[in-house]
Amino acid sequence: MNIDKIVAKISQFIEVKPEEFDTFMQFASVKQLKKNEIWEHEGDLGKLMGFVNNGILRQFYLKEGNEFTDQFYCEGDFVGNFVSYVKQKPSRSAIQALTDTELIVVSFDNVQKMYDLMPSMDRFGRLFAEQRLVEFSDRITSFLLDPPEERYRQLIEEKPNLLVDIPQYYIAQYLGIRPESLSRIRKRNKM
Amino acid sequence: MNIDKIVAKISQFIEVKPEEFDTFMQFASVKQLKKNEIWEHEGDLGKLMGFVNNGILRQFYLKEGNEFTDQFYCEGDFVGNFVSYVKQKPSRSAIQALTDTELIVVSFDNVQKMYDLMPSMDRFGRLFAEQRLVEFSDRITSFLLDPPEERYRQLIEEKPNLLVDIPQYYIAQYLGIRPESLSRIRKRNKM
DNA sequence: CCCATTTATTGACCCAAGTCAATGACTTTG
DNA sequence: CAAAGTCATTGACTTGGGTCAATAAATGGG
Repeated sequence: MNIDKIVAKISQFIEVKPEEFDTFMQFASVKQLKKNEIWEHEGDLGKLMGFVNNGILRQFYLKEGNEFTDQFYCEGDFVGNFVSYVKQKPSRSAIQALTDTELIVVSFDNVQKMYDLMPSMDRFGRLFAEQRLVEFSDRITSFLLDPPEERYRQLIEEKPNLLVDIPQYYIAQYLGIRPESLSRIRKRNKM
Repeated sequence: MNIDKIVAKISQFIEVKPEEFDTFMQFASVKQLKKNEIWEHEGDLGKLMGFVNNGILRQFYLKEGNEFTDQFYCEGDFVGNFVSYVKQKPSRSAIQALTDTELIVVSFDNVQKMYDLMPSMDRFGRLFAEQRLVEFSDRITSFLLDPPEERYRQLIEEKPNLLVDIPQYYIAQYLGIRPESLSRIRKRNKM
Protein backbone atom coordinates (compact mmCIF):
# COMPACT_ATOMS: atom_id res chain seq x y z
CA MET A 1 0.00 0.00 0.00
CA ASN A 2 1.52 3.28 -1.16
CA ILE A 3 0.80 5.86 1.53
CA ASP A 4 3.09 8.67 0.39
CA LYS A 5 0.31 10.81 -1.03
CA ILE A 6 -2.05 10.45 1.89
CA VAL A 7 0.77 11.20 4.35
CA ALA A 8 1.56 14.34 2.40
CA LYS A 9 -2.10 15.34 2.36
CA ILE A 10 -2.71 14.92 6.08
CA SER A 11 0.58 16.64 6.89
CA GLN A 12 -0.71 19.75 5.15
CA PHE A 13 -3.12 20.14 8.05
CA ILE A 14 -1.51 18.67 11.17
CA GLU A 15 1.76 17.15 12.31
CA VAL A 16 1.44 13.40 12.43
CA LYS A 17 3.70 11.06 14.37
CA PRO A 18 4.88 7.94 12.54
CA GLU A 19 3.10 5.66 15.01
CA GLU A 20 -0.14 7.47 14.30
CA PHE A 21 0.21 6.62 10.64
CA ASP A 22 0.73 3.01 11.66
CA THR A 23 -2.60 3.17 13.50
CA PHE A 24 -4.20 4.74 10.45
CA MET A 25 -2.89 2.06 8.15
CA GLN A 26 -4.26 -0.74 10.32
CA PHE A 27 -7.71 0.56 9.47
CA ALA A 28 -7.01 1.04 5.77
CA SER A 29 -7.17 -1.15 2.69
CA VAL A 30 -6.61 -0.64 -1.02
CA LYS A 31 -9.38 -0.74 -3.59
CA GLN A 32 -8.85 -0.89 -7.35
CA LEU A 33 -11.67 0.36 -9.56
CA LYS A 34 -12.01 -0.13 -13.30
CA LYS A 35 -13.14 2.67 -15.56
CA ASN A 36 -16.91 3.23 -15.26
CA GLU A 37 -17.20 1.00 -12.20
CA ILE A 38 -19.68 2.20 -9.58
CA TRP A 39 -18.09 2.33 -6.13
CA GLU A 40 -21.01 3.56 -4.02
CA HIS A 41 -24.57 3.10 -5.25
CA GLU A 42 -27.60 5.32 -4.95
CA GLY A 43 -29.57 4.22 -1.90
CA ASP A 44 -26.49 3.08 0.01
CA LEU A 45 -25.79 4.52 3.41
CA GLY A 46 -22.40 6.24 3.27
CA LYS A 47 -20.04 3.80 4.99
CA LEU A 48 -16.66 4.17 3.30
CA MET A 49 -14.21 7.00 2.87
CA GLY A 50 -11.58 6.78 0.15
CA PHE A 51 -8.40 8.65 -0.63
CA VAL A 52 -7.70 8.92 -4.36
CA ASN A 53 -4.19 7.58 -4.98
CA ASN A 54 -4.78 7.99 -8.69
CA GLY A 55 -7.67 8.27 -11.08
CA ILE A 56 -10.82 10.39 -11.35
CA LEU A 57 -14.26 9.74 -9.90
CA ARG A 58 -17.54 11.56 -9.96
CA GLN A 59 -20.54 11.75 -7.66
CA PHE A 60 -23.81 12.03 -9.51
CA TYR A 61 -27.58 12.17 -9.15
CA LEU A 62 -30.31 10.78 -11.35
CA LYS A 63 -33.40 12.88 -11.93
CA GLU A 64 -36.02 12.17 -14.56
CA GLY A 65 -33.64 10.08 -16.62
CA ASN A 66 -30.89 12.71 -16.61
CA GLU A 67 -27.59 12.50 -14.78
CA PHE A 68 -26.24 15.44 -12.80
CA THR A 69 -22.59 15.40 -11.76
CA ASP A 70 -22.22 17.00 -8.39
CA GLN A 71 -18.51 16.55 -7.71
CA PHE A 72 -15.32 15.31 -9.29
CA TYR A 73 -12.72 13.62 -7.12
CA CYS A 74 -9.13 13.66 -8.39
CA GLU A 75 -5.76 12.45 -7.17
CA GLY A 76 -5.23 13.60 -3.58
CA ASP A 77 -8.92 14.11 -2.80
CA PHE A 78 -10.99 12.33 -0.18
CA VAL A 79 -14.07 10.74 -1.70
CA GLY A 80 -17.22 9.38 -0.12
CA ASN A 81 -20.91 9.86 0.58
CA PHE A 82 -20.15 12.31 3.38
CA VAL A 83 -23.58 13.84 3.23
CA SER A 84 -25.27 10.48 3.59
CA TYR A 85 -22.98 9.58 6.47
CA VAL A 86 -23.52 12.84 8.35
CA LYS A 87 -27.29 12.69 7.86
CA GLN A 88 -27.38 8.92 8.41
CA LYS A 89 -29.72 8.64 5.47
CA PRO A 90 -29.40 6.59 2.26
CA SER A 91 -27.56 8.52 -0.41
CA ARG A 92 -29.48 9.99 -3.32
CA SER A 93 -26.24 9.96 -5.31
CA ALA A 94 -23.79 7.39 -6.61
CA ILE A 95 -20.00 7.48 -6.97
CA GLN A 96 -18.36 6.14 -10.12
CA ALA A 97 -14.79 5.81 -11.35
CA LEU A 98 -14.29 7.64 -14.65
CA THR A 99 -10.82 6.18 -15.19
CA ASP A 100 -9.05 3.20 -13.68
CA THR A 101 -8.66 4.27 -10.08
CA GLU A 102 -6.82 3.30 -6.92
CA LEU A 103 -8.31 4.22 -3.55
CA ILE A 104 -7.09 3.87 0.00
CA VAL A 105 -10.25 2.99 1.88
CA VAL A 106 -11.21 3.44 5.53
CA SER A 107 -14.73 2.96 6.89
CA PHE A 108 -16.35 6.01 8.46
CA ASP A 109 -16.80 3.90 11.60
CA ASN A 110 -13.04 3.49 11.80
CA VAL A 111 -12.57 7.19 11.17
CA GLN A 112 -14.78 7.75 14.23
CA LYS A 113 -12.58 5.39 16.23
CA MET A 114 -9.57 7.41 15.17
CA TYR A 115 -11.26 10.62 16.30
CA ASP A 116 -11.55 9.03 19.74
CA LEU A 117 -8.10 7.39 19.77
CA MET A 118 -5.96 10.14 18.30
CA PRO A 119 -6.27 13.58 19.81
CA SER A 120 -5.03 15.36 16.69
CA MET A 121 -7.65 13.80 14.44
CA ASP A 122 -10.50 16.08 15.49
CA ARG A 123 -8.33 19.01 14.54
CA PHE A 124 -7.53 17.44 11.19
CA GLY A 125 -11.23 16.81 10.64
CA ARG A 126 -12.07 20.38 11.51
CA LEU A 127 -9.39 21.93 9.33
CA PHE A 128 -10.22 19.64 6.45
CA ALA A 129 -13.95 20.35 6.73
CA GLU A 130 -13.21 24.08 6.90
CA GLN A 131 -11.23 23.90 3.70
CA ARG A 132 -13.96 21.95 1.91
CA LEU A 133 -16.44 24.51 3.21
CA VAL A 134 -14.49 27.25 1.49
CA GLU A 135 -14.44 25.29 -1.76
CA PHE A 136 -18.19 24.68 -1.57
CA SER A 137 -18.85 28.29 -0.69
CA ASP A 138 -16.85 29.43 -3.71
CA ARG A 139 -18.82 27.09 -5.94
CA ILE A 140 -22.14 28.44 -4.66
CA THR A 141 -20.91 32.00 -5.18
CA SER A 142 -19.89 31.07 -8.70
CA PHE A 143 -23.37 29.73 -9.47
CA LEU A 144 -24.74 33.11 -8.42
CA LEU A 145 -22.18 35.42 -10.00
CA ASP A 146 -20.85 33.68 -13.06
CA PRO A 147 -22.52 32.51 -16.26
CA PRO A 148 -21.80 28.91 -17.40
CA GLU A 149 -19.17 30.21 -19.80
CA GLU A 150 -17.15 31.70 -16.95
CA ARG A 151 -17.63 28.65 -14.73
CA TYR A 152 -16.27 26.50 -17.54
CA ARG A 153 -13.23 28.74 -17.96
CA GLN A 154 -12.47 28.55 -14.24
CA LEU A 155 -12.93 24.79 -14.05
CA ILE A 156 -10.57 24.19 -16.94
CA GLU A 157 -8.03 26.55 -15.42
CA GLU A 158 -8.20 24.69 -12.09
CA LYS A 159 -8.33 21.15 -13.41
CA PRO A 160 -7.07 21.15 -17.01
CA ASN A 161 -6.67 17.39 -16.95
CA LEU A 162 -10.44 16.87 -16.83
CA LEU A 163 -10.69 18.00 -20.43
CA VAL A 164 -8.30 15.32 -21.63
CA ASP A 165 -9.23 12.49 -19.27
CA ILE A 166 -13.02 12.39 -19.30
CA PRO A 167 -15.88 13.03 -21.74
CA GLN A 168 -17.11 16.60 -22.02
CA TYR A 169 -20.66 15.76 -21.14
CA TYR A 170 -19.63 15.05 -17.56
CA ILE A 171 -18.19 18.55 -17.42
CA ALA A 172 -21.45 19.95 -18.78
CA GLN A 173 -23.36 18.07 -16.09
CA TYR A 174 -21.06 19.56 -13.46
CA LEU A 175 -21.60 23.08 -14.78
CA GLY A 176 -25.35 22.64 -14.76
CA ILE A 177 -25.85 22.78 -18.53
CA ARG A 178 -26.50 20.34 -21.42
CA PRO A 179 -23.62 18.92 -23.46
CA GLU A 180 -24.94 20.73 -26.56
CA SER A 181 -24.70 24.04 -24.74
CA LEU A 182 -21.15 23.35 -23.60
CA SER A 183 -20.24 22.54 -27.18
CA ARG A 184 -21.66 25.90 -28.29
CA ILE A 185 -19.88 27.77 -25.51
CA ARG A 186 -16.61 26.19 -26.57
CA LYS A 187 -17.27 27.13 -30.17
CA ARG A 188 -18.25 30.72 -29.35
CA ASN A 189 -14.99 31.21 -27.47
CA LYS A 190 -12.77 28.94 -29.55
CA MET A 191 -11.85 26.91 -26.45
CA MET B 1 -25.67 39.05 27.82
CA ASN B 2 -28.29 36.41 27.09
CA ILE B 3 -26.44 33.20 26.34
CA ASP B 4 -29.34 30.73 26.44
CA LYS B 5 -29.54 30.30 22.68
CA ILE B 6 -25.85 29.89 22.09
CA VAL B 7 -25.59 27.38 24.95
CA ALA B 8 -28.43 25.40 23.39
CA LYS B 9 -26.75 25.55 19.98
CA ILE B 10 -23.34 24.34 21.12
CA SER B 11 -24.92 21.65 23.28
CA GLN B 12 -26.46 20.16 20.14
CA PHE B 13 -22.95 19.13 19.16
CA ILE B 14 -20.93 18.50 22.31
CA GLU B 15 -21.35 18.39 26.06
CA VAL B 16 -20.09 21.60 27.60
CA LYS B 17 -19.13 22.09 31.21
CA PRO B 18 -20.38 25.25 32.89
CA GLU B 19 -16.84 26.51 33.46
CA GLU B 20 -16.16 26.17 29.76
CA PHE B 21 -19.04 28.48 29.02
CA ASP B 22 -17.54 30.93 31.50
CA THR B 23 -14.32 30.82 29.47
CA PHE B 24 -16.32 31.34 26.30
CA MET B 25 -18.15 34.31 27.71
CA GLN B 26 -14.93 36.04 28.73
CA PHE B 27 -14.11 36.27 25.04
CA ALA B 28 -17.57 37.38 23.97
CA SER B 29 -19.35 40.69 23.65
CA VAL B 30 -22.75 41.83 22.44
CA LYS B 31 -23.29 43.85 19.28
CA GLN B 32 -26.53 45.56 18.32
CA LEU B 33 -27.11 46.27 14.64
CA LYS B 34 -29.77 48.52 13.14
CA LYS B 35 -31.72 47.48 10.06
CA ASN B 36 -29.58 47.86 6.90
CA GLU B 37 -26.39 48.43 8.90
CA ILE B 38 -23.28 46.85 7.39
CA TRP B 39 -21.43 44.72 9.94
CA GLU B 40 -18.49 43.48 7.84
CA HIS B 41 -17.42 45.38 4.75
CA GLU B 42 -16.14 44.17 1.40
CA GLY B 43 -12.36 44.20 1.50
CA ASP B 44 -12.18 43.48 5.22
CA LEU B 45 -10.23 40.50 6.43
CA GLY B 46 -12.63 38.23 8.30
CA LYS B 47 -11.88 38.88 11.98
CA LEU B 48 -15.16 38.42 13.86
CA MET B 49 -17.59 35.60 14.34
CA GLY B 50 -21.11 36.34 15.50
CA PHE B 51 -23.95 34.28 16.87
CA VAL B 52 -27.38 35.59 15.88
CA ASN B 53 -29.41 36.07 19.05
CA ASN B 54 -32.16 37.58 16.95
CA GLY B 55 -32.59 39.23 13.58
CA ILE B 56 -31.68 38.40 10.00
CA LEU B 57 -28.48 39.19 8.11
CA ARG B 58 -27.24 38.54 4.61
CA GLN B 59 -23.83 38.11 3.04
CA PHE B 60 -23.61 39.60 -0.43
CA TYR B 61 -21.32 40.31 -3.37
CA LEU B 62 -21.23 43.23 -5.77
CA LYS B 63 -20.57 42.53 -9.43
CA GLU B 64 -21.06 45.03 -12.21
CA GLY B 65 -23.42 47.12 -10.13
CA ASN B 66 -25.62 44.18 -9.15
CA GLU B 67 -25.88 42.64 -5.69
CA PHE B 68 -25.84 38.88 -5.21
CA THR B 69 -26.95 37.46 -1.87
CA ASP B 70 -24.91 34.44 -1.01
CA GLN B 71 -26.25 33.52 2.42
CA PHE B 72 -28.90 34.47 4.92
CA TYR B 73 -28.14 34.21 8.63
CA CYS B 74 -31.08 33.80 10.98
CA GLU B 75 -31.62 33.37 14.70
CA GLY B 76 -29.35 30.60 15.99
CA ASP B 77 -26.86 30.80 13.09
CA PHE B 78 -23.18 31.65 13.28
CA VAL B 79 -22.31 34.50 10.96
CA GLY B 80 -18.98 35.75 9.69
CA ASN B 81 -16.57 36.01 6.80
CA PHE B 82 -15.39 32.44 7.36
CA VAL B 83 -14.07 32.12 3.84
CA SER B 84 -11.96 35.25 4.19
CA TYR B 85 -10.66 34.07 7.55
CA VAL B 86 -9.74 30.58 6.35
CA LYS B 87 -8.07 31.94 3.22
CA GLN B 88 -6.56 34.89 5.08
CA LYS B 89 -7.58 37.10 2.19
CA PRO B 90 -9.76 40.23 2.16
CA SER B 91 -13.40 39.35 1.71
CA ARG B 92 -15.07 39.95 -1.63
CA SER B 93 -18.40 40.03 0.21
CA ALA B 94 -20.08 42.18 2.86
CA ILE B 95 -22.44 41.27 5.69
CA GLN B 96 -25.47 43.42 6.40
CA ALA B 97 -28.30 43.32 8.94
CA LEU B 98 -31.69 43.16 7.21
CA THR B 99 -33.61 43.73 10.44
CA ASP B 100 -32.56 45.08 13.82
CA THR B 101 -30.19 42.40 15.02
CA GLU B 102 -28.40 41.28 18.18
CA LEU B 103 -25.16 39.33 17.87
CA ILE B 104 -22.88 37.67 20.38
CA VAL B 105 -19.44 38.39 18.98
CA VAL B 106 -16.12 36.57 19.39
CA SER B 107 -13.02 37.28 17.34
CA PHE B 108 -11.70 34.42 15.24
CA ASP B 109 -8.39 34.86 17.05
CA ASN B 110 -10.14 34.12 20.33
CA VAL B 111 -11.90 31.16 18.75
CA GLN B 112 -8.42 29.86 17.90
CA LYS B 113 -7.36 30.35 21.52
CA MET B 114 -10.36 28.32 22.60
CA TYR B 115 -9.41 25.54 20.20
CA ASP B 116 -6.08 25.38 22.01
CA LEU B 117 -7.46 25.81 25.54
CA MET B 118 -10.53 23.60 25.43
CA PRO B 119 -10.07 20.07 24.16
CA SER B 120 -13.71 19.68 23.14
CA MET B 121 -13.69 22.74 20.91
CA ASP B 122 -11.93 21.08 17.97
CA ARG B 123 -14.65 18.46 17.98
CA PHE B 124 -17.34 21.12 18.07
CA GLY B 125 -15.63 22.90 15.19
CA ARG B 126 -15.41 19.70 13.21
CA LEU B 127 -19.03 18.69 13.78
CA PHE B 128 -20.25 22.18 13.09
CA ALA B 129 -18.24 22.44 9.88
CA GLU B 130 -19.47 19.01 8.81
CA GLN B 131 -23.06 20.11 9.25
CA ARG B 132 -22.50 23.30 7.27
CA LEU B 133 -20.80 21.21 4.62
CA VAL B 134 -23.97 19.17 4.22
CA GLU B 135 -26.06 22.32 3.92
CA PHE B 136 -23.71 23.75 1.28
CA SER B 137 -23.61 20.47 -0.57
CA ASP B 138 -27.41 20.36 -0.68
CA ARG B 139 -27.49 23.89 -2.02
CA ILE B 140 -25.03 23.04 -4.80
CA THR B 141 -27.06 19.95 -5.67
CA SER B 142 -30.16 22.08 -5.78
CA PHE B 143 -28.53 24.51 -8.25
CA LEU B 144 -27.86 21.52 -10.50
CA LEU B 145 -31.13 19.62 -10.15
CA ASP B 146 -33.84 22.15 -9.46
CA PRO B 147 -35.16 25.07 -11.50
CA PRO B 148 -35.50 28.44 -9.70
CA GLU B 149 -39.18 27.77 -9.14
CA GLU B 150 -38.43 24.64 -7.12
CA ARG B 151 -35.58 26.32 -5.22
CA TYR B 152 -37.97 29.09 -4.23
CA ARG B 153 -40.57 26.57 -3.01
CA GLN B 154 -37.94 24.82 -0.88
CA LEU B 155 -36.53 28.03 0.58
CA ILE B 156 -39.97 29.25 1.61
CA GLU B 157 -40.76 25.88 3.14
CA GLU B 158 -37.52 25.95 5.14
CA LYS B 159 -37.57 29.59 6.18
CA PRO B 160 -41.10 30.93 5.78
CA ASN B 161 -40.27 33.97 7.87
CA LEU B 162 -37.99 35.36 5.16
CA LEU B 163 -41.02 36.15 3.02
CA VAL B 164 -42.56 38.33 5.72
CA ASP B 165 -39.43 39.87 7.22
CA ILE B 166 -37.36 40.97 4.22
CA PRO B 167 -37.93 42.33 0.70
CA GLN B 168 -38.44 39.77 -2.05
CA TYR B 169 -35.58 41.01 -4.16
CA TYR B 170 -33.10 39.67 -1.61
CA ILE B 171 -34.72 36.26 -2.03
CA ALA B 172 -34.40 36.57 -5.80
CA GLN B 173 -30.70 37.41 -5.39
CA TYR B 174 -30.26 34.33 -3.23
CA LEU B 175 -31.97 32.11 -5.80
CA GLY B 176 -29.79 33.47 -8.58
CA ILE B 177 -32.55 35.24 -10.50
CA ARG B 178 -33.84 38.80 -11.02
CA PRO B 179 -36.65 40.20 -8.88
CA GLU B 180 -38.86 40.46 -11.98
CA SER B 181 -38.44 36.75 -12.63
CA LEU B 182 -39.30 35.87 -9.05
CA SER B 183 -42.40 37.99 -9.33
CA ARG B 184 -43.41 36.05 -12.46
CA ILE B 185 -42.69 32.69 -10.82
CA ARG B 186 -44.91 33.66 -7.90
CA LYS B 187 -47.64 34.72 -10.28
CA ARG B 188 -47.42 31.55 -12.40
CA ASN B 189 -47.82 29.40 -9.30
CA LYS B 190 -50.11 31.70 -7.29
CA MET B 191 -47.62 31.72 -4.42
C1' DC C 1 -7.44 -1.88 -40.08
C1' DC C 2 -12.29 -1.82 -40.08
C1' DC C 3 -16.55 -1.60 -37.93
C1' DA C 4 -19.43 -0.57 -33.91
C1' DT C 5 -19.98 2.37 -30.33
C1' DT C 6 -19.36 6.43 -27.97
C1' DT C 7 -18.89 11.26 -27.92
C1' DA C 8 -19.15 15.90 -29.98
C1' DT C 9 -21.10 19.10 -33.08
C1' DT C 10 -24.61 21.43 -35.62
C1' DG C 11 -29.32 23.03 -37.01
C1' DA C 12 -34.08 24.39 -36.05
C1' DC C 13 -37.16 25.61 -32.88
C1' DC C 14 -38.97 26.65 -28.08
C1' DC C 15 -39.14 28.70 -23.65
C1' DA C 16 -37.78 30.85 -19.36
C1' DA C 17 -35.01 34.28 -17.49
C1' DG C 18 -32.78 38.85 -18.47
C1' DT C 19 -33.33 43.72 -19.60
C1' DC C 20 -35.40 48.11 -19.72
C1' DA C 21 -39.10 50.99 -18.82
C1' DA C 22 -43.51 52.16 -16.86
C1' DT C 23 -46.91 51.72 -13.44
C1' DG C 24 -49.00 50.31 -9.19
C1' DA C 25 -48.93 49.30 -4.25
C1' DC C 26 -47.25 50.06 0.04
C1' DT C 27 -44.40 52.70 3.72
C1' DT C 28 -42.35 56.27 5.82
C1' DT C 29 -42.14 60.74 7.35
C1' DG C 30 -42.48 65.71 7.45
C1' DC D 1 -52.66 63.88 4.85
C1' DA D 2 -49.59 64.60 1.09
C1' DA D 3 -45.29 63.67 -0.95
C1' DA D 4 -41.22 60.91 -1.40
C1' DG D 5 -39.29 56.79 -1.35
C1' DT D 6 -39.24 51.86 -1.59
C1' DC D 7 -40.77 47.65 -3.40
C1' DA D 8 -43.53 44.66 -6.52
C1' DT D 9 -45.74 43.95 -10.72
C1' DT D 10 -46.44 44.10 -15.60
C1' DG D 11 -45.39 44.68 -20.63
C1' DA D 12 -42.40 44.36 -24.70
C1' DC D 13 -38.53 42.66 -26.32
C1' DT D 14 -33.85 40.10 -26.30
C1' DT D 15 -30.95 36.38 -25.27
C1' DG D 16 -29.02 32.08 -24.12
C1' DG D 17 -29.82 27.56 -22.69
C1' DG D 18 -33.04 23.36 -23.47
C1' DT D 19 -34.82 19.93 -26.63
C1' DC D 20 -34.93 16.85 -30.41
C1' DA D 21 -32.93 15.03 -34.36
C1' DA D 22 -29.28 14.43 -37.64
C1' DT D 23 -24.56 14.11 -38.67
C1' DA D 24 -19.63 14.14 -37.87
C1' DA D 25 -15.64 12.90 -35.28
C1' DA D 26 -13.17 10.10 -32.14
C1' DT D 27 -12.43 5.83 -29.78
C1' DG D 28 -11.93 1.05 -28.85
C1' DG D 29 -12.38 -3.89 -29.60
C1' DG D 30 -12.01 -7.78 -32.64
